[in-house]
Amino acid sequence: MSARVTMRDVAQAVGMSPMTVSRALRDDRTVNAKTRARVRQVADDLGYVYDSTAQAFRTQKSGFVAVTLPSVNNANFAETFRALTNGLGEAGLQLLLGSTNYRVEREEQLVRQLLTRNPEALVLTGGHHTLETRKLIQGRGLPVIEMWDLPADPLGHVVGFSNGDAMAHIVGHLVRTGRRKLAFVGASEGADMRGAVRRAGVVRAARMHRLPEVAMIDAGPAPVSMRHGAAVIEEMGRDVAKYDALVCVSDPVAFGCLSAVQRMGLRVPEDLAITGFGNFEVAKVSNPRITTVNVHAEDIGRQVVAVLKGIFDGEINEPVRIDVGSALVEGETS
Amino acid sequence: MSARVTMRDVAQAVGMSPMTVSRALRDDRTVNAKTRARVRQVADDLGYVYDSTAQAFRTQKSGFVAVTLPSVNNANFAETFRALTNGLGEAGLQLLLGSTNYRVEREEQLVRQLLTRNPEALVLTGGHHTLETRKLIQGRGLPVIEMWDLPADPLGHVVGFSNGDAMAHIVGHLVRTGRRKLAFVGASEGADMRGAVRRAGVVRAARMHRLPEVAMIDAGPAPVSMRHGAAVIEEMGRDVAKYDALVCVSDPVAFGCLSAVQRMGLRVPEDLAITGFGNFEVAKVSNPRITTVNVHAEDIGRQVVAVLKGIFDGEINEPVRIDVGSALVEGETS
DNA sequence: ACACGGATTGTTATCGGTACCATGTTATCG
DNA sequence: CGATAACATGGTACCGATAACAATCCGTGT
Repeated sequence: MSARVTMRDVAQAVGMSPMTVSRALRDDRTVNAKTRARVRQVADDLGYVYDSTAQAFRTQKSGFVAVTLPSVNNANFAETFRALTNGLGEAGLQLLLGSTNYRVEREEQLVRQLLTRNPEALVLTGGHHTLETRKLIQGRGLPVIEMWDLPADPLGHVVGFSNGDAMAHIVGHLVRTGRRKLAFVGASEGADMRGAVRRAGVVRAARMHRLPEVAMIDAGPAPVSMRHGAAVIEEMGRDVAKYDALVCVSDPVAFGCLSAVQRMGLRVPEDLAITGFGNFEVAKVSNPRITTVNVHAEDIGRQVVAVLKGIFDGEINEPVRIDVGSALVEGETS
Repeated sequence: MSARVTMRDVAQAVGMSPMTVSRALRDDRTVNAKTRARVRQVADDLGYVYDSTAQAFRTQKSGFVAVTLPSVNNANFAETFRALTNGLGEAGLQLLLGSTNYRVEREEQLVRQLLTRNPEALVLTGGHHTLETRKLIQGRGLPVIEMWDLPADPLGHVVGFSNGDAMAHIVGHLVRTGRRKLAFVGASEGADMRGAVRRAGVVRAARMHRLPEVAMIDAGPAPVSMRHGAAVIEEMGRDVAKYDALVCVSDPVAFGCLSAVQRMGLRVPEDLAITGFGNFEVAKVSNPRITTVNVHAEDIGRQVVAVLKGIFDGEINEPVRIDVGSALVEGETS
């Protein structure tokens, strides 16, 4: 019934022009203090709600930063996302989130959709994209940050770490503790590049240390989690004992493997070492604690915020490449 | 440098009016098939990107559904969120996500911000809000859904379950298996109402069964997770054995407790039962499996989508109240 | 050849803020 | 006291897409 209250209505109510109302509701300089107070009071009384859409349209600044994540249901990405939300919230920016379900085609579709909202920056997780995605992004003046990876051919700015290096930490550690027969537990080869890169990192590191060929244990299509790790090990049965160590693509998978291994009466780390990835909470709380790699998820978020602020303030003009590194976290499973 | 490409530019390039271009890019009826094909081709060639902001402004339909969650870093909420994203994505709607960090004041601020984006519906997690939040929402024609709860005085539609009932399932089960001395492990009393409601549910159920007073074990300010559960039990030491059962506010907390209890050499469930809440993945994979309550997180998301579709299609006019229920999941910790 | 109706395409005004420029009003100073 | 600056407010146009209505084209039947 009652049409929406606009600035025009507020202006009429206080007997001033919409322009003054507009200024009173944000600009703090030119408007007289008493006027501003009165305007705000009246706006409140009328139940006026500011229209960000109109503002975004007129100023051509949406106030959005678009972010793609492989999955929200992942404590690590959630941590990064939280840091982004908090940091950008302070700057008056709002996050537009899309999740790719670990598929680059889905990412492309998502980027297409997000771009129509005219975001002020685009933050992508990972460094692998379809050609079409790259085309969509390039040429536009839009600031782009790829995070959680260190791509060889970046689209713009980069804040991440090397999955290969991180896996090398793990393998090095296993070698030092006398393990030689490794098996990698991860998702099937397919759309998810993240897992593939980690797998490749393990293989490369194993070769460097002159270990026998790394076995591959397929836990099913991405995303894989606790239950997939547990299921694939249960299926294998005690055969799993022929390996020295299970190198898992993530901590949840490692925990699943750990649980299954323990259930069948094998001891960790005596009979078998298990390592994870990501320093999830479960790694520190499980029993025994899982050896893993900390990839500084929250720090990535904070650094991305810093880069974005630098871009918006005009302090950053050249593409930035920040390696937040990764650090071995020795647990009790290796 | 090169200004943004608009429909006008595309129109000029194909030698037609912007109106035709507009129609060609969506409406499939009135535009000639060949014209449409040509328009789309040219739009593509020019790198035209549709401007949803302008559309939202002109049509007064933002294409957004605003959602608040206590935390993204929670597998349960993430599950609901995923279901919402998928379901609403099909309907061409995009989610605008905000997280409240378990605080109603933060929720108020968030709602205020989200409303300026003119969302087509508002989905809130939980049934407790500040008075100001209620005022902000009411009077506007905006469809509102509260989920994950069954509030006594709802703002609009409701899709949820009773935390009290769910806890009663747990307590009933513990009583049946012979436990009497219960302790509740959860966050400190404070801003988070969710935890408080669960605690109250345990207390009420215990009274009904004429059990001794339920002890309260404070795991610190919300949100509490694995490490808080583990820490508080470690701190207590073997004193914890004076209870029959630890009733935890969530599965992650229960897993933390379980791990700490096992570390100090106590056996679960022989010496002590432990129960969780939410049917998280960890409950099914841990060793022993944790007894918990399934609250159908994904189903909640799907039902919310169904309600929203019903509202948008004009099929739902009265406030809806859907109880998705909750179900005991017997594990091995009780 | 002409009227008629469906199929296509065009014209105009508009959504709600705000950039830009203009105007009026009150202090300040030589 | 008049000129000038600093302050405060108003007028107008516009961001890009589209609803509503208008106009044109074309094939068909008589």
